[in-house]
Order: sequence, then structure tokens, then C-alpha cells
Amino acid sequence: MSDAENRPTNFIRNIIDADLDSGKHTSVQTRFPPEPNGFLHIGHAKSICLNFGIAQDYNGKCNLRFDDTNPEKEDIDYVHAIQKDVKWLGFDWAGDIHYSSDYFDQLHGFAVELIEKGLAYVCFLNAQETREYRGTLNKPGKNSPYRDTTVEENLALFDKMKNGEFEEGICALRAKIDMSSSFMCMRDPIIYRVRFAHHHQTGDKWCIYPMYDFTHCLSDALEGITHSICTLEFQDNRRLYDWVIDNVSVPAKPHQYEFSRLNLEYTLMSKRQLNSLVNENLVEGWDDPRMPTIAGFRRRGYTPASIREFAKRIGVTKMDNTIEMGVLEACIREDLNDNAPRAMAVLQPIKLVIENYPDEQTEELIVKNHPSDESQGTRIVPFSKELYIEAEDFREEANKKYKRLVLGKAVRLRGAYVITATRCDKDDQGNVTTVYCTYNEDTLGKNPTDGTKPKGVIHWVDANKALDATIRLYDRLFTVANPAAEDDFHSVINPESLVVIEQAKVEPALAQAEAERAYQFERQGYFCLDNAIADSGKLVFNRTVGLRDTWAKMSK
RNA sequence: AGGGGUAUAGCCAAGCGGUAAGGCAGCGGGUUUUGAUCCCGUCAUUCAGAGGUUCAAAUCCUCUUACCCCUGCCA
Repeated sequence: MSDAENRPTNFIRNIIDADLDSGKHTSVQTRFPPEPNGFLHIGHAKSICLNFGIAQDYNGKCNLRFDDTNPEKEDIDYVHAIQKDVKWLGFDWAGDIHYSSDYFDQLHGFAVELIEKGLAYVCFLNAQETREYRGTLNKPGKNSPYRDTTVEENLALFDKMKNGEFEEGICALRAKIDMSSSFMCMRDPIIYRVRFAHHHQTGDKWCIYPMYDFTHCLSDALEGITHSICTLEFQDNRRLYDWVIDNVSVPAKPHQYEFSRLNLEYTLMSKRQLNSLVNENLVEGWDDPRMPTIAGFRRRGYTPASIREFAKRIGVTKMDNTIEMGVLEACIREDLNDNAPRAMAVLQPIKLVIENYPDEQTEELIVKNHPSDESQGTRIVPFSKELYIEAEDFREEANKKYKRLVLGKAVRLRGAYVITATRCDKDDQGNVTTVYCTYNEDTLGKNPTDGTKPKGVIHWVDANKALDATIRLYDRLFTVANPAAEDDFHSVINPESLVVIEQAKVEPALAQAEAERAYQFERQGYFCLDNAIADSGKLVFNRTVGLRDTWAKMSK
């Protein structure tokens, strides 16, 4: 399949195609404009893939621009984290990083231009009064008493604002548009406010900061953005976006297009709520593997390719949507099934003793790292008389549907011999502690010569050579599909979103595991070494996602 | 005195007047030294509803309904 056939198609790309065909544009320039006030989440990944993906496919450019007009909420740490996440996802921005604050001087000039045209004024209504004057959805607003101040006076007043002669909240610069507009954002929106705050880029140079609606459109114009793509809640704002562009002397006229934001089942996507999960220590941080942040998915073991594929599969439309977790899981399973080397790990070990295996004998079995991809090679797995197997892989008796080890029945040890269980030991509670079996020496790499073939295959590790490991089993953070709809999401947090298994046994080859590198623990799922403690030398594996499990489904 | 948007299967989503793509999920079967993978089959007489135009309508027109967004000196 050619690249062109492989491209996604959506309404925004249709618009771009038409713009290119009509000659409205000869090249495409997009931008990804996060505010540095938190970590990027999977919803941002959708936007990143859209904006950077368009630039790639149309031979255009995509800028990374920090929308940093509100210094009180922003932090330089987020600026760094966001860059890291964008790069990790596999994208690179055109040229230098941009900041809205790069344009503060020009923006100030545009504000002065509006004042000179009689299209902006300094208003001394306080926040409460401003709200009252604005009217409601069903009632027009009324004009501010400061609306007809002369141009000269406004120029002087705005200069005083800029020079720090007014305290915060005393006054603001407003665009003079229409207090009876059906678009609330057109009822003389505030475009500059006073904030005596230190800015992570501009320091203490400014005490007035431009508002989003004034800044974003002009930043787009200044950067030559052709298609300014944002989410649906900005649809009304587009009228103000166009008004500003039309009333100020900028050379370009960018257009805004809106698509629906991503909602994912069983998780939250609003920065405010993610922030409280972090601040209330309900998770271990922004990169907790249960978080829907890009950093969280990375630590969980998701690959950049899987997230890009996810973005492609969910599409881009204007429809409100809630994507099932299964879509994301299918993407990571597809990637990891092809690319993750196999290994064996026993999460709930019970001992298996092979009674007819020589006491001191050990073998180094050669096992394939991938069942069908020869290029992934082989590894050595030690084998001896005493092994560990999974507690749930043994039953004293079972019906025919159970395809694992049962007393008197045979089963294949993955990559090794066929064994038959003979007896078992139990502790005081009746839990099986040791299973005894015999092995068929002539079954390594082949079926028994008597024509029988064991129904099941179970995984195992050598009891003496196995490594101790901690395994963290992650599950959905919430018990309901739409936690955002709850009055209080705290009441629906999944108490079993993290289950830590301290006494797992893993095969020795896993000593070489690297952080974020995925393994398939056979018959269980995909795991990766935790990136936060990888350097400690401790083996802590995070479960990225389980294998599809039709057995669990049918045995329910 | 309200305005802006959106309705195609369980969840996404193509479609743009010529007779409903695809993915995920599901269901049935086959292969398999992972109950995985892989393979095969199946899954909308109908597009929110009702009218209308047309030889022909998910696509055009009218009305109705449902849901989302907008009254921060946040973005």
C-alpha cells in the first residue's frame, strides 16, 4: 500500500485538499499550542498526531507553540515535560520553539492599534460589575460607562496599565464589539488584564498580559499558520478570532477549524481533575502508569507507535465521542505482539518437583524469543529438577475444559518437556505448596512417541536460577465508564487499580531488561521494567496490558 | 433574545444524488508447544423521527426530537 493510500482521511484534510486545489494556499502550516500548565494527556496526543501528521503528509510545517499568556498558572517544568512528550511521540517541530510571549511587544502594538481605531477601551468596571453588564444567554448586555472614552484618553490609560499604575482588577482593556451579540464572547471581551506576576519567559517585563482570544489568532497570523485546529468548545470563539484578525493590521488571515476532543472510557481527561489526582496523592504523579498522560502511558509500557495508531483509528470529526479502552488496548497489543520478545515469569509461584529428573542435573534449553519471527533469535532458559509454576495452573481435579496441570494428567512445560502430575503437598489452609510429577525425557521439541499430545501448555521458571521480581498489575483507574459524570469522582476510584505482587519469579534472562522495553510474559501479558526505578537494579515490572483472555471470559 | 454545534451498528468511522467502506468489540469455525497470535466466516433491507423533491435520497428541502458547547480579568 502506498503512503497516500495509507493516509487518514477526515474533514480537516478534506478542507486542506480543497484549499490546495483552489490555490487558496500553496503550502500548509499548522501548530500545536499547549498551555504549559500540566502534562500532556492522550487527548493532546490526538491533537499532536493531527497537526504534526498533516504537516508530514502535506509537506508542510507544524510549530510547537506554548500558549503562555497566564503566568500564574504556568510553569517552566511543564514547558520541558511537554517537549519531551512530543518528541517521544515521534514528532519534531519546525524551527525553534515558539511562545505566545514572544509576541508580547507586537501584541501590545496591535492593542494600541485597536484603541486608535476606536475599537478598544479601558474599562473600570470590576469583575462583578462586568459580569452584570454582560447580560445573560437570553438577555442582551448593556454598554459599559467607559465605552465612549476618547481615543487619547484610552491611549493614556492603557499606557498607565502597562506601566503598573493600576492594581490588579481595577481595570482591563476591552474590545468594543457588541454588547447584544448572541455570542457571549463578542460582548466587549477583555483582551488585556493587569497581573503583577513573574513570567517564566518574560520575567518581570510585563504587568499586563493579553487574553487567549486576542493572543491566539494573532500568534497564528504572525507565524503564517494556514489551518488553526482546535477543539469544539472554541467554535463560538471563532467569531472573535475572525474579528481580531479583521480589525488589526496583520498580513495573513489564518482560519480556525474545530474537532471534537477525545473522551476515553474509565478515565478522566480534564487537566483540573488530573491535577487533583496528582495533588491529592491518589496516584504517584503525572507519570503514574494509571494516568492517561503521555508520560503515564510511556511508563506503563505503551509505545509511541501504538499511540499514533490509536489516534489514527479513532479518527477526527465534530461528533462527541467516548472511545472504549479496547481500542487503545488493541493498538498496543498489535504492536507488542509483533515486537516484544517472549519471556517466562511466574506471578504466584508454587513448586514443581520432577521426581524422575536427576537430582544434580541442569540443562540450558534454547527457547525462541518470538514464536514466528525468527529474527528475534533465541535465549537460554535453565531447567532443573525443581521449578516454579503458576498456582492457578494446577488443580487436583478438573473438568475437561481446564487445559492445565491436573493430577494424573499430562501437560507441556513451555519450551521443555511433557510432564504428568503424580501428587501434591498442601499447607494447613489446604493450599497446594508443591506439586510432584514425572517427565517424559523424549518430548523435548517433539510430541510423545505414544501418539498422545497434551492439551495444555504452561509456563515455568527454574527454582534455583529464577530471579525475584516485583510485578505491578495495573487496571483502570475508575470503576465506571464515565467518572467525569459523577458528582465526586473520588467515590468511583478503582481500589484495585494497582495490585503489587512482591514474590514473583522470573527467568534469569530478564536481568538484562531495560526500562520501557516491552516483554511478553507468556500466557500473561505485556510488561516492561519500570522507568522510575530502573537504575536501582531492582526488578520491577509494570503490566502494560494483559493478553486477550478468552479463557477468563468463558470461565466466568 | 438566545446563539453555536452534532446525530450512520455496542464503541469509533467512511460516505458528499446511483442503491451502506473499514477498525474495535461480539459471535461461529480452523491452525497452534502461549486458552495468545494467525486464518476463515458472520455481524445496518437501513442512516435520530416525520413529511417532501427525484427514475433514484444517509446524501437535497421542511418540520420535529435528543445530546454537547457558550454568561472567567482561564485556555
